[in-house]
Amino acid sequence: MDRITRDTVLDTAMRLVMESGIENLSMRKLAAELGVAVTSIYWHVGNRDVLVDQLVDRVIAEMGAISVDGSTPVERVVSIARSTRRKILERPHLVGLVRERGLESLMMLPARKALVHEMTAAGLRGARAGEAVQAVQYQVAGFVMLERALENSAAEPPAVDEWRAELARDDAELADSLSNVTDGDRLFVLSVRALVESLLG
Amino acid sequence: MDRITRDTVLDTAMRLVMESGIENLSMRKLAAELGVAVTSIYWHVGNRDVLVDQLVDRVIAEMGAISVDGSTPVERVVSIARSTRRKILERPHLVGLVRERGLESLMMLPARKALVHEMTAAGLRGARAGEAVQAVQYQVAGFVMLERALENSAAEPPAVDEWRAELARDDAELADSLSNVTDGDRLFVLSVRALVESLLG
DNA sequence: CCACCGGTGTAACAGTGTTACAGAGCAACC
DNA sequence: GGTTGCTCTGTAACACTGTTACACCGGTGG
Repeated sequence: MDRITRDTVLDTAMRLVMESGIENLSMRKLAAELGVAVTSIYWHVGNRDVLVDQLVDRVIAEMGAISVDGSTPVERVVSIARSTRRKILERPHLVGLVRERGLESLMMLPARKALVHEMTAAGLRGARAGEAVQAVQYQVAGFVMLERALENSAAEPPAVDEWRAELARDDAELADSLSNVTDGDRLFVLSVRALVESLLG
Repeated sequence: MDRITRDTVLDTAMRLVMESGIENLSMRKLAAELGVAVTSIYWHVGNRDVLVDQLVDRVIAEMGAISVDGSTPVERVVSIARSTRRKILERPHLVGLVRERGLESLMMLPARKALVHEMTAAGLRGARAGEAVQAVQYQVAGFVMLERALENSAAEPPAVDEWRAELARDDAELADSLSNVTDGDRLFVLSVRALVESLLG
């Protein structure tokens, strides 16, 4: 009957998630790993939902402050976006975690404060600034989510394959680049810069 | 012992999903609704995964062709994006469906062909064109997913609330617009147009 | 000593996807 | 007609899941 604490529960849960993904985390497995009965977990944590919430909070907090580089407002915002993307990609389990809990969490990343700061520094005020912040966060979060989802995407249905074969006769390089992104970072920076330039212009 | 077919199974499953969401669709409920045993469903459909796959295919096929308006390439691509967004928002269950199955499906929407057409018509070739198509689809899909997720987002943690209160002293309108997007369509079109102008420029 | 309380364990409930197996009904062939 | 074979359905189970009612144990305060 080793005593456990809320922290040891979260630690072990985090370890299990990092080892085999959120989809393989169950209360019973967690209890077994802790050498304890399920009820203890419920006593300390309360719920599976709050457990996952706590894990998300941990990962986001652990991401720490994002770096802001560049002299012009556009470059500074782009660097925020880039740093955010890098930090998310460094934590593969975060995407699974967030996808189970809801994508809302991605919007309260540390990046949000930095973005607000930069937008107001660039002269944007009120709803205009708020929308700009959201637009950038939408783009970053959406891009990274899809990027990781498509990374390990399964085989495509015959109809799509057929279409691509037909397309390949006209432009083989195009057809090929549609199946896998060659340089995600370049595309990402390109997209974000385009958006930000328009928002701040 | 009423005989069922693969189509009646999919029809009923679709109805159940539209009524109470994908998260409330179970093989047993579906069987009960059909007045049949679970094994029959497995015989006709095979699996829960392929069932959901079929549902996604149905919804996407049902979306039909997307409309392309505008005279300039930029306006035509923007109209594709806008039409895609509208069609997705018109089908609330699609987001849940796609979120359970994986976001990959969103990338083979009818829009893909139309985008390829427009990009090549605008003079883009090879990897450049492929990346442009993907960039637009990333932005559209990411935007809509997050838009719907944030729509019914729960209360935020105290820390975030506190920060917003502090922010509200400087710029109340900004703080307010950060919690809910006032005009999603305007922000969407703004973002997409910015991206497309840069991609085609 | 005894009562309380934080923490744990047992065992169950209700639900999930999935399948081994036994049949029913029907068509085709000998 | 009898028999075989195929399609489809039903029973019952396996191995899970999250969650909880309830009993219990160990220590601390009165």
